[in-house]
Amino acid sequence: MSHSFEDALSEAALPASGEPAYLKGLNPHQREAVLSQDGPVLVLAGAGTGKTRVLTTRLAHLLHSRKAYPGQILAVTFTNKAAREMKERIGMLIGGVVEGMQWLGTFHSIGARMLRRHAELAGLKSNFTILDTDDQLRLIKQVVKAADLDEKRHPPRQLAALIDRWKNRGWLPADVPNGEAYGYAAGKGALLYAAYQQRLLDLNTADFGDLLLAPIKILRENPDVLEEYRRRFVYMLVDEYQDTNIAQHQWLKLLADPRHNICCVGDDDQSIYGWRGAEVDNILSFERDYPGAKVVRLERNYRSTPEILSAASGLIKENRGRHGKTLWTEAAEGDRVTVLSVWDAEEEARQIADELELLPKKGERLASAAILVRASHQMREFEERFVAVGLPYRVIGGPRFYERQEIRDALAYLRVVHQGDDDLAFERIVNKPKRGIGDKALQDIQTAARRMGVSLGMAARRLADSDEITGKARTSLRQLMDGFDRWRIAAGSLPHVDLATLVLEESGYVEMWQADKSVEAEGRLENLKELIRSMEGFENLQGFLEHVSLVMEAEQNETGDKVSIMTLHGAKGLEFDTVFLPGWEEGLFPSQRSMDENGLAGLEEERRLAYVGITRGKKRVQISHAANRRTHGLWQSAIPSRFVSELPPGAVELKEGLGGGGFNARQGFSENRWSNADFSSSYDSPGWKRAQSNVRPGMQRPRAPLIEAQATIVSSDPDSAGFGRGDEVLHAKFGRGKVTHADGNKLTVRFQDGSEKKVIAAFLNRA
DNA sequence: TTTTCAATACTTGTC
DNA sequence: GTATTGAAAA
Repeated sequence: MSHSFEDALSEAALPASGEPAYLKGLNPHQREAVLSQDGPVLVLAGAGTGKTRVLTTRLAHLLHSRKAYPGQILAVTFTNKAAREMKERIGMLIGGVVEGMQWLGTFHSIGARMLRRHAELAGLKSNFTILDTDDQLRLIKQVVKAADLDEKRHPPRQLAALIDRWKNRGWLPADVPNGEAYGYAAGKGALLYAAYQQRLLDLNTADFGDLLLAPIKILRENPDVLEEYRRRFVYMLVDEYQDTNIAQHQWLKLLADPRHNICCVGDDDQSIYGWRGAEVDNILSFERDYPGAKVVRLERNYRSTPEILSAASGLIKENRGRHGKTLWTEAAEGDRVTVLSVWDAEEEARQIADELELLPKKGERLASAAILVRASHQMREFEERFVAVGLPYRVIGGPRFYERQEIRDALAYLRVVHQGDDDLAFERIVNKPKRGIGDKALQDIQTAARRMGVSLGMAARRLADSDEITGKARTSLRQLMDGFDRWRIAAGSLPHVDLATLVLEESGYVEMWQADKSVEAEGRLENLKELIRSMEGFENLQGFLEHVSLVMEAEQNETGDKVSIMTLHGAKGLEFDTVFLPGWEEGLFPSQRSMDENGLAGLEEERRLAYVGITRGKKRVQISHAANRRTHGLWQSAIPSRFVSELPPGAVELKEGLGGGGFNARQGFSENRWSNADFSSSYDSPGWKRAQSNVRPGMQRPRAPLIEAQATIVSSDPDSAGFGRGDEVLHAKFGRGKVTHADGNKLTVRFQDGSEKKVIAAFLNRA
């Protein structure tokens, strides 16, 4: 193996005792997880128990004890961030050997690597391009259209979701059971899936699902290839095992058999990606997959106060079907978790902003605090408030660099240059900038392509020189195709950075944005420059394109002392001194949709999400819920989330908003009632009825709410909904107003401040 | 072909 | 309330 590996090993600290320094300071369980090298190991790592440390130390130890060369270890993560972090930390432990770890990466990057090596076994060329979700959807749209299906009745989105699900389950078109296929267009689902797969091959492309599915197929059908990889991967390591889907599980199992030197690390209580195909069952049935597996539980928490842990544990206890862990800590007691009741989201944002402003005065950094929301639309309220009071903040998980229009366009040009069969990329840019090749011309090209059985680019090339296309379209098409010819020739001699510059300038794409007078145009040009700059780190165009489709990341400027605003999903794996958890209301959190679509399983996943949220906090956690919230433009009254009442009373402290709080803060939401309170849901709200009709057996029906107060606050009597145009009304928040439009119980009211708002009748009283 | 307007939907989001 | 998307008008 490489010199650097041997060198690094000899440089690694090796005290006289014979025990490497990196083992110092591990607790007994962590140590066990690191030292048990051979055979299957499942590490159940609760939140904040030093999971990453165990993972990296285990890897370091394998290398250091010379059980395997870096190239013989397969280490998979879900995100690039996790992979990067692992690389860095191993590097810190034993030096520069990470370079030799070619098989440390995300499921997708490793899958892509395998697929490129054996592309021909899957009917692809090794320069295949990887489609992102956007391209995927456009392709599926075409397939649906080609099958003469009504897009209205059978939304391509739905098919895309189905195909995604099937791929997650490791099903090729032939494997889709009849029952499943009926989920779309009366049984055509599987057929369309097959057609879609064929199109992918025609275009020499693979979607994200294929990056795993195709390797599975290759391994299954080619025993020699399978044998090669089995021999190669002496040890396997999997991070976030609770997030793996069935396909990933199959892939791992194929590679791990029969040696079973596999170590999976995860936390069933933090499984929050069921909607994306993750199977908690994978982690729950590890011992069945790998008989004789050693299970190590990491339960000592190094992150949070006992109060926070108690709140989180009490909550997650409500879930069934878990391995079961009890987190404990030796940390000193701290503040109790607070539950704040406010009137509406505006007050919620105001309160939180007020508390955040105190942090710097207490000598704490804003960056040590975070607001974790369930849905991204909740972020706006906070942003508005923070802008108003001048509180620095950072939104994490916003639109990504690569998702920006100009970046995708630029990449499409490069993709066509690199791989002329990429029809999706071609379609994207034929008329960008506008060169008079509209729908009509494009259709002609498509027909010709189908007739000749070639790609769009090829067909366009021929069409431009024929008489089948006329006028402006012909001239511009010829110009464009000449351009591509030139660029492809240039690609042979020119460095890819220069090539990209050339393409973007000669195609008129840069010019298009220069001519654009809108505010964003300048930023877009800036982004294009950034894109070109980022190409410099790559050897060639292919390498860059792969990076872009797999690793594309928004470069966040992490500098500055700013509060983070992000979703609960985005917060997984992070920690903050102070955590705010707003919007704990039935319907929002737990999300109505999650419960509607997945019943009890959905609810439990939401609960795990709550668990993840609470366990992000090191010192302080504040949960809040508003009595009123605007959803889809309408004001709705809201009931505190059932999760609030599931928190153990001893770990929680109630707080009322300054604005008088919500109805529940005023009426009966007090300590003594707390112990057996159950605000499970409002049994007469439309949302609840909707939930009931979809509930699976086994989902507990909530006891009737103790609070009947909403009757007095929200709406007085059913007849009062009969407001009409011109009626004088009173609204608790907006004051006096006049009804300008009535549509059932939805009213438009002009209030005294001159604003006009849509309000539901239940919020109004007669003036 | 391009622009504009109305209809529509609308958790979470890695790769 | 708002962003996106598709169909009609310029």
